[in-house]
Amino acid sequence: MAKSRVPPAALAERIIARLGADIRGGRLGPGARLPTEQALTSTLGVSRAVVREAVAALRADGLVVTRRGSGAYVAEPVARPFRIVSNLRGPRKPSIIDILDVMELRLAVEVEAAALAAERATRKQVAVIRTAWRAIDGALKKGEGAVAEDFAFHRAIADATGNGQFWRFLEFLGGHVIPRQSVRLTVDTPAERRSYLERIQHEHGRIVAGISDEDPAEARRAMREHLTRSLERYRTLAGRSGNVRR
Amino acid sequence: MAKSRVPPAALAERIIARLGADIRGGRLGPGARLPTEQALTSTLGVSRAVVREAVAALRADGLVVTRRGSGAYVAEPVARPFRIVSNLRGPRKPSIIDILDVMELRLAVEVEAAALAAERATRKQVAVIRTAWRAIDGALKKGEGAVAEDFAFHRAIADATGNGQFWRFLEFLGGHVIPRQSVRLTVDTPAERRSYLERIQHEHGRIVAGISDEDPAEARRAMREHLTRSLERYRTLAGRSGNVRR
DNA sequence: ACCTATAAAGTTGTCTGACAACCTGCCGAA
DNA sequence: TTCGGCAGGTTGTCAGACAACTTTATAGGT
Repeated sequence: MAKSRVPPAALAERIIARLGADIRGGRLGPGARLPTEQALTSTLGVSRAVVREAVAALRADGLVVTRRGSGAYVAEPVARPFRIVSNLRGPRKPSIIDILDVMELRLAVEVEAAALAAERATRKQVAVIRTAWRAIDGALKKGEGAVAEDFAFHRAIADATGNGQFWRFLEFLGGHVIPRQSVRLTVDTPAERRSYLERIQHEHGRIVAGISDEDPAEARRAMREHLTRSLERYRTLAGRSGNVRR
Repeated sequence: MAKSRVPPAALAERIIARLGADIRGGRLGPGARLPTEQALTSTLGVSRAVVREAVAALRADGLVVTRRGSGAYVAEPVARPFRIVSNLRGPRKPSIIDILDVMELRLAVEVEAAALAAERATRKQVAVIRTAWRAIDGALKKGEGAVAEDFAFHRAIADATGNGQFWRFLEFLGGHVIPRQSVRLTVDTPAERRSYLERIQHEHGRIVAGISDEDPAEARRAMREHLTRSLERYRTLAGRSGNVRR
């Protein structure tokens, strides 16, 4: 009845968790050398293959670096990754509230991206943004929603900041914010849908104007209103109002 | 004379890079099953241990999941991590310009965090922020710079957003933005240093006021000015002016 | 005494072979 | 037709060995 005596497939995982906690918790500081593979095999009672697999995972996580002939050492904390879902391993679906949290983060980044784009965008980058904007128009006229085009538009803005971190982060968030199916739920009739999409295009237009006018404040304001509106829509969809928590 | 014909320790790395590119590039979509270990050993001409190590790394990266007895499959793109440094593997030191890029990202997140904190912070969270603020005061009166206290202050604000993604992201960025040594370079004399730190404390005070007054716009403005100033300081330090790139 | 070159030991990287645990699909029996 | 079990395939783990490299110790020369 109990979970049986043997955790079915967790040998390497346990070692990863243990060593990872030691490193993240600071018990093994940067540069510290961790036990040799042989030592780990004997103290943990597993084969060397398991230990090597665990070390490989930690290396992929950017937590350790290995030097052949010398040993494995705790890496500098520069290369460690950021994950949206904290509960990695043991995959749990992100809830609606998680998505809202991520969207707020996205709003923060995109608002600033619009301002930076207004300050720095080259003529060519502005042209790309404008082209993406028109692409959305084209898709809308053909009657279908344009999620890919919308993403390309926002991506073009992030690109125009000249700061690679912005578009990389946005691209990363892109996988976590999936508007499609939710949008369907809120607007049903073609008329509603059409007016909704047109309003979005109008908001996009204000953003484009702010950027090409080199007016950071206006670009910021337009982007903020655009994303806030979309955020509010999801929030009401999630049944959770403007939430003043105090 | 040449680097010798064989990349000394790169067998697993090459497989990781190759499969990772296939997945990230979309040539292997989510849910797709990747070749069996045996197939990889024969097609790539390496032993199974190497293949297993590569797969373990990809699993740690959140790119694949393995099911014993069944195979290895491309994971859903939800669990993939975000890295600040793109050029992982083959560690290259982040340059000054990289740090500036990251600081801009941090500014974007923190400005919004201040506004959200002003909207949502509970009384207790405001108290924590205020305590952290006073802790900086205390450290300054004792004559020493207070980087830890400063970080705690910003972290308390991110905490008060009620959005876990904010403080987690900030904590992640914390490892990449290291003000200490650089600050030393720009302010030398104790008098300069003192006035500089006092001005920072004054800026902090405005942020605290904006949050406890529940005034998001003011909190946002105060945080933006605070971080912009610090960003400008680094920028001049890096010898690269306001950089209008067009 | 100090420095250098060689040897030795220690450590990670890779290969090979084997068995266990588990999943999938086929096939035969009820 | 439906259910059960069986066989093959696949990942997880173990064991032993050698290669490549690093670090330390040792012996030798200056």
